[in-house]
Amino acid sequence: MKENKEFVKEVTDIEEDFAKWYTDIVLKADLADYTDTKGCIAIKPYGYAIWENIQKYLDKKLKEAGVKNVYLPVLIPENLLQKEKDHVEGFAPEVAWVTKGGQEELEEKLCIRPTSETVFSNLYAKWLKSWRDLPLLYNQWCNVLRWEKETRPFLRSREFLWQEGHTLHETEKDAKEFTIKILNIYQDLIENLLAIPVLKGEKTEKEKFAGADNTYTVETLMHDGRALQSGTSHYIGQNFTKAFNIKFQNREGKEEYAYQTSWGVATRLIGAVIMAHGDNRGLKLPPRVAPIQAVIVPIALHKEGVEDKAREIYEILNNNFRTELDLRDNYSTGYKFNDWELRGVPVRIELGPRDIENGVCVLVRRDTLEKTTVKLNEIQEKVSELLEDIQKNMFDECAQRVKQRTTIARNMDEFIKNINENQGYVKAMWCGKEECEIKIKELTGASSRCIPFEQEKISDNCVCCGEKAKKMVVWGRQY
RNA sequence: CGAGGUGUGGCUCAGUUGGUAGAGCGCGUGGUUUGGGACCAUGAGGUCGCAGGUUCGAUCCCUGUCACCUCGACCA
Repeated sequence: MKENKEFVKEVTDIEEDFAKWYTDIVLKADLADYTDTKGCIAIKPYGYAIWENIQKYLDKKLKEAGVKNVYLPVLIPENLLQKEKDHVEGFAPEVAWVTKGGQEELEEKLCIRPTSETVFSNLYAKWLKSWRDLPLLYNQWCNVLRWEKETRPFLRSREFLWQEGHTLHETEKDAKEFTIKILNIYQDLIENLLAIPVLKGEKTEKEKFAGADNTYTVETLMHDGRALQSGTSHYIGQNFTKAFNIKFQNREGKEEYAYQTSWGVATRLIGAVIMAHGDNRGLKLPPRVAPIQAVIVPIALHKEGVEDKAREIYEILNNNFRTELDLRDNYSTGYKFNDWELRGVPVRIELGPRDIENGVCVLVRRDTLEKTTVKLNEIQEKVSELLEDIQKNMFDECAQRVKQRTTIARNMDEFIKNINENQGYVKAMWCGKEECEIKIKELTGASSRCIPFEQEKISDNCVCCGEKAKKMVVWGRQY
């Protein structure tokens, strides 16, 4: 295939400057745009459609798990936010406040929610009476605001969209099980919808959520080898239920504090899709989440019968797939090919006079750019097969990268060498002390991603201090 | 929040030793095209990031500020 140098120049080279490549793609694939409000992006239709597909998939899974959707206020009175000590300490630096209503100074300032544990907890204290009310499984799809200093579209913006689930349970065991159940739903979402393999595990004490007893995470690895925390599920225990007095009468008639969880995934997942799959031609969307799964590009549109045939094919395909018919007459065919590749559409269908004469069309897959000629009367099943194959292939390619970029380190020299040469994940033993975690970060730039559920023994001793190791930890430089 | 960088049509940039701005791409219109970013003609579009200051005069010099980018610290 002839490489078009001019085009490649238009998008920053992915190997040369990944950060620039990323923002290029966000803008050029028409996912989002900057606004005059710092740190707040405008999500454009094509980007929002990805989010809608994520929502649709996840919402169904959550409902199957018994979760119900609610909506709570965006403003939180100061006293509520301050009820749980660790929580307020964790979030205070990045909270935005409303201090005035019209011209009047408020008696009590209101914070714009950075997360809603406090609001849920406050209401749960009112709503929970009996063990019969448990488990209480609520979720909300909403926006939150965190006063980030440094921002990037989708990955870290001040305002972002997410879902936050907040649940109450009768026992510690129930709550812990539910925390993991949600983590598994996140894994399913990210692996099966977004085609990105996850690393599952528990956060260290240092990295866990402010106010939680345990934080579990699904981590993903981006094209450049940096890790992205893609979803978290927290076992909150009784920290909030005690602070907010959330009690129920148990089966023996005694009052007891409930056990709590919270969990969320955000529009950051869109960033993950971009950075995990993209290449020098632009975005590469997994079929299941792609707003447009197949695009028909008619060739020599003005020629007799081409448009009619294209419309006919469109009608057939659009019944089963999210299909687009590109009838723009102000762009050349070549331009359209590049444009749809930039936007990451999994399957392109080329249909020209020559094909129509032969009763065929050309299918081009975005992941490998491979072209195949198929009979028009078989197009539906061929597209279907291709979409499935692309979905699978994209996951496999990502998994391959994770494998290639995962190394082990028995000492700090190995650690530093590996992280510098290979980026990616480094597996190393850890003694459990925070000072070693901090030192490793200083020396390598890598933070602890998680303590994986699937442990393996690299060596007996902590990679940092050499003392007896407690856990195998996966480390990496993060976004 | 620390260190550095950049702000001139939508984009990439040029330019003015201080005298009020230009090119390519893109965009509109008409036409010819269409199998990997087509061509011809024609047209629209800028208070030179914003606010002060110096000056007869500031896009240019000075001060401040804001936004964006990169690298660190913090986070979904």
